[in-house]
Amino acid sequence: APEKLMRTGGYTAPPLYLVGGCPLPGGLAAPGCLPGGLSTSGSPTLPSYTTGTSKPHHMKLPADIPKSMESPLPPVGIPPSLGGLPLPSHPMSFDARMPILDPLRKAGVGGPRAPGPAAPSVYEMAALTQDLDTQVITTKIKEALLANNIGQKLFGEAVLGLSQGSVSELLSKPKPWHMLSIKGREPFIRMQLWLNDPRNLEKLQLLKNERREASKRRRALDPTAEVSQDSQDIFQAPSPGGSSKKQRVLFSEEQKEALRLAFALDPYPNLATIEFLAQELQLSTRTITNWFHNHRMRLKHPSSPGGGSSPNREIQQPPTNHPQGQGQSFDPIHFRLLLSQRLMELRKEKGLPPTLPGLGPGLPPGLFSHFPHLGQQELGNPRLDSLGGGLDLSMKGENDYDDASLVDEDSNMSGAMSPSGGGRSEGEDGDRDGRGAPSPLPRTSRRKPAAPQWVNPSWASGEGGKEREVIINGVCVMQTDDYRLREQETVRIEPTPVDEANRNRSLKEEQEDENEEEQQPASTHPSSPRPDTLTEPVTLQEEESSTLQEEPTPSQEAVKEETDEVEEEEA
DNA sequence: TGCTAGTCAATATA
DNA sequence: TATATTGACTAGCA
Repeated sequence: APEKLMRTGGYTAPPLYLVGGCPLPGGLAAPGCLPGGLSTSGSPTLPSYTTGTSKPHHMKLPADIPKSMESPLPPVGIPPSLGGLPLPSHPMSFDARMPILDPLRKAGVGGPRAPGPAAPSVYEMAALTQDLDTQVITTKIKEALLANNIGQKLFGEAVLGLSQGSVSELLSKPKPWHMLSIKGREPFIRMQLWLNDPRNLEKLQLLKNERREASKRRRALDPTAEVSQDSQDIFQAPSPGGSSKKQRVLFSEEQKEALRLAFALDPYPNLATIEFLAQELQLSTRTITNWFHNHRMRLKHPSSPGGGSSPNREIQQPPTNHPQGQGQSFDPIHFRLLLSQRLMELRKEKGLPPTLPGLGPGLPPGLFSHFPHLGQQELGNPRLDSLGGGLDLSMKGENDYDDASLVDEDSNMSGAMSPSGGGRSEGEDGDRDGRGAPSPLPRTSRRKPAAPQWVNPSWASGEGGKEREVIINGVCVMQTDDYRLREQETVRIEPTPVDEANRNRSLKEEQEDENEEEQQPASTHPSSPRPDTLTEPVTLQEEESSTLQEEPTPSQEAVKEETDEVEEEEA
């Protein structure tokens, strides 16, 4: 039985002996052949290749190879006579004098080696080969597979030692050579070597037939057994300790939209933001983290050369090269506003009514449910903690303004969004990243109101009734007694017409002003709570079906202006 | 601890 | 059924 060797990063491939016999299951064991049809003839003789030990993912690329390693010999690479791609002139060759670069060989590991002169490993080839055209290679591979009815699965397992999904990704979205790590180049070199092998297809067909026969035999032996093509993957590693992978979460469209939006706001969310999102979307922080990691990577390498794979690229932003420079831009208030808008758009696109009874079936019930109490918690008003209820964040479309609530995500959310409202004060938590002074005091948002509307019925009557509602700029905001006592400033923003230039300038100044304000000591300047400085918002179950509390509403024009401005700010 | 790169494998889609 | 998508995971690194 072939020795099981773990590949770095997951898929367990058979030992790929590149020299000598090929102990591959499935019929590539003819002497002299190489797994996946790699041929010893014509192509550079390769040393044994094993994936059994860890290897660095971030090896230095050829540019880092010292000049002293250059050989005066002409490049060997893959002979064009064998169909190899014309390689650019390269000063190095796969020569016996070539220093050993393969860390595995340096370390004296890597399985049996063929006698004779040292030859480059796949890694060395990956390091030494320059500028393989991955697009050309994958195109050729795809054509060959298609023409010969060979599946990605078979090809991947037999030739590349990769799973079908990985092969699919490699073939459909090949990264440019220069963007690949050495490890990432390996599959392309294997593909190229496979292309060079005149018997490549023949071998794969043979393997395919053998697998088919084996499958038939198994079926004949045990018709009741679930016969899977995968059962031939005898080199598939058993689940270690019986523990399988964690079952993947299936995000709802709304959750995805929320994540994409959050990503657009901040591709590198800090812990507090991640926790905030996890709370909002009722996902684990690990899941949120995974999603951001995946999304960064996948945005970095879009599925198509001219674009990306995301259907919502309008809100996508490529991650910057400097992760530490991020994390400043996530504003829960903004996030919620934009998300509510986006969800409304989605619903419209789907032909659903724009009014959101529950923000869609895919959205966790707690999402958006804790706007009010968050603010109250920060106000230190535990009385309101039990209010529950929710603020309907649904934004009205232009044409259906009258029939639903508008959202005050502003004056309230500025406090409400504070994750510190979850009960842990900033003082307890510290200013983790120095992006905001601990502030026990509430504040009013200087952000223009976004045409919200209180919809929590319990505030209109009952224990919430003590709160005073104030109309600012046509927007209903709520102030508690505490709020008033603390003499918080309430900025009145008059809707004055401005020309576009002035408007943009104003927005910029406003933003700068906000930034300045956030740097002020909290004791003298109420600062807007940020998700990164505040943690653990408490989610109350929303009461979306509650009676909407109509309030004097701003004009539809004002609503639109506000949302437009926010979008422009975002842009 | 969090990042990137690479990958698996479940699931969706063609 | 084959291929594409994508959440989860790993190694290596800083």
